[in-house]
Amino acid sequence: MPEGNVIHHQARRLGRAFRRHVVRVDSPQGRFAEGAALVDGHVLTKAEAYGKHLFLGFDNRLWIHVHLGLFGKWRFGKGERPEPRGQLRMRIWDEERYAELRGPTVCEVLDDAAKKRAVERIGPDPIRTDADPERAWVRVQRSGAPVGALLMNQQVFAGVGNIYRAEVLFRHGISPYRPGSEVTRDEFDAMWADLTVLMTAGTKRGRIDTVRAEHLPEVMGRAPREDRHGGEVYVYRRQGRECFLCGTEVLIADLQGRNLYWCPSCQPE
DNA sequence: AGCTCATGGCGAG
DNA sequence: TCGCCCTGAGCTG
Repeated sequence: MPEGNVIHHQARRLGRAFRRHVVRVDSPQGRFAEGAALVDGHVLTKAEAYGKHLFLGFDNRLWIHVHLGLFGKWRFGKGERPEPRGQLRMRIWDEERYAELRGPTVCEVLDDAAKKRAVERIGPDPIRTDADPERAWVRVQRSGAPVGALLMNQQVFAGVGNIYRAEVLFRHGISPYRPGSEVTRDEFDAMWADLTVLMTAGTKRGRIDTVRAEHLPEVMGRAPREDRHGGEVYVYRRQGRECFLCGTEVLIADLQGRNLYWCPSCQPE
């Protein structure tokens, strides 16, 4: 159940494992059988992520496009691949390693042109060094939608999910309900730079940490244990508990069908 | 065994 | 804005 940092992490892992290798691909469950047959036995040439989308390139100019959605999962292993258990949408393997994919929203094969179109539909991704934050700024600045909604819009901030949304707004003292048009250029630039740092760190560490070093003693002392997502955060899933910085109760609300967490005192409207 | 919930996103209306 | 799709973990009983 990943945000963009995890997808980038997985892309690197798949690339390290299989790039320049002839790989086998199949679909024990059957739902990806036709797609798997198109790339089975080819050399994997590239593994990359744009936001939450993963692309695996092959030497016949075809791509596997994967989107995990809320439930999708990769499992990696070394050695002989195990007997398929449960719903296994896709397997990739060579003589040394295997990777298993379960529960994705999207798992399909695209040709070059379709892959390019798919990438064009995805907004700038703070983790990618080739991202153009200007595209995001234009959207934010022209929108009356709450910035808490814009941060979840993958055409504006690709790869940002519910945790990074809550945390970056807290770190910048911005109410999730502030309209995009009322976010200043300086605030936008600071948030974008912050997302780049936080999400890139999250890619390397494989978990999400958003607490500044100077607040860590306080947070570590008071947080009973890490949440299920791993890592230390200020407000995500801390509804009903005291804000680490000011003691005000952290609130939860529904914003477009997703849980939103914020401190009304540190992030005033 | 059955229910609820989760870091997502799409299409219908 | 709503309902629906995908799966598994962590409860309850």
